[in-house]
Amino acid sequence: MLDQDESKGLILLRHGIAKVRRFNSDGEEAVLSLLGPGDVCGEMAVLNNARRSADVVSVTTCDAVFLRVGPFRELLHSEPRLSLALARLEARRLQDLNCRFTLRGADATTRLLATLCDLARRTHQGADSFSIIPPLPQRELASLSGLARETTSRTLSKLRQRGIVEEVEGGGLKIVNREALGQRQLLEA
Amino acid sequence: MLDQDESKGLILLRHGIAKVRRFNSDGEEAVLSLLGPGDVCGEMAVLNNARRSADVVSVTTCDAVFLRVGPFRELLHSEPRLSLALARLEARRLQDLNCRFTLRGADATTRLLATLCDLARRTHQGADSFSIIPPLPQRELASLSGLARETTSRTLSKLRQRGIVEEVEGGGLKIVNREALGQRQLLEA
DNA sequence: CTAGAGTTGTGATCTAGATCACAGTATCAG
DNA sequence: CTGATACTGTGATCTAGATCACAACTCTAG
Repeated sequence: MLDQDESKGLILLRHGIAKVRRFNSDGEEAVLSLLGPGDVCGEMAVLNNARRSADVVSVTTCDAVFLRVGPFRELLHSEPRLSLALARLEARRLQDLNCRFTLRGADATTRLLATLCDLARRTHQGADSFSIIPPLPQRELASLSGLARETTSRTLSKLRQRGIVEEVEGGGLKIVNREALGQRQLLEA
Repeated sequence: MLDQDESKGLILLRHGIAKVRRFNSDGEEAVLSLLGPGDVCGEMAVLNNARRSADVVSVTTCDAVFLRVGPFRELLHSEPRLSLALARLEARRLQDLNCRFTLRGADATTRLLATLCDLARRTHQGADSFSIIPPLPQRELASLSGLARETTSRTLSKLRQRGIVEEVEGGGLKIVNREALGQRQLLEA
């Protein structure tokens, strides 16, 4: 279980998938972004030493390392190129969120497909022509895409029918169809 | 008219309001964020030297200075603290977008109120208890909040009735009621 | 094996907001 | 003054997706 606690610092995710989330005023979870192996989090709070503004919670089992804030700050000063890299990182992430943001208002299918692709991208599993997504309950997929669970169920069957997605043994999903990429542009542009 | 063109570089906004936008696959404008005096833009493309990923367009009349990419890069190397500041900036902006993102799915009133507050914050006009927003066509407000123009009209009248917002001569808007802050939390947290 | 909890599929409503369609009101050019 | 061109308010639909409500399935603990 990965759960950003009070003690400040950076987390470097080594394995698994985690989500960054907030709760809106209705108490609904809004997922801001997904993290995969190699991603860091917690750097924002450290940089601006602001209160942490979101939770990070594991989606699949995770393996991560923690860097306390003190050592990190030292590194930041002793190694000036680090801060540039950080700026780059933040910029990259901003671009990502921009893409996700553009999807707001898109229809259910597009949104779901987007999260599926996003998940696929972070898991690095599969080959050129397809990707594998670890088994997740529909409830989770729904919340990741900002949909109702029922809608997710229905949309998922449509995708299966259209052959864009396949069930894989063990409950995972396989994104088959390259045409899905048509939608994926939105995520990557 | 402010319009980020091919030549790369930073833009520092000195006066006025601009919006950062993208178009989704349906050709609809999605506004990612608002810029006010003191904000910069274009730094992302420079940092990651990626293609620019969004447009910046003026909302009101703007006054801005342009810093060519060459000099900026030099600055970046000669002044290591600049990159740290940049990282901070990006982090801050990320937090902002996170907040906006959380509003997705909120109802029309909340969304509109959110953009109004956002606009108010960037214009720095008004006193403690109220804020002034420059006159903007409903179409613009609608697109800033991701609503239909008609919905914006109706919602706006509701806000006027409730005394949260007042027409000011010249077509501007005045946000009166402090209770609007209840909603505003979402934007600032 | 069995009870209970969590997960899925799927019908039947309900609803906020988009869309359509105007009519009234500026504003501006000539 | 006069047409043309934008902006605004408001009714009347329409619709995607949320919500409600179950029944079937899987899994785990005991």
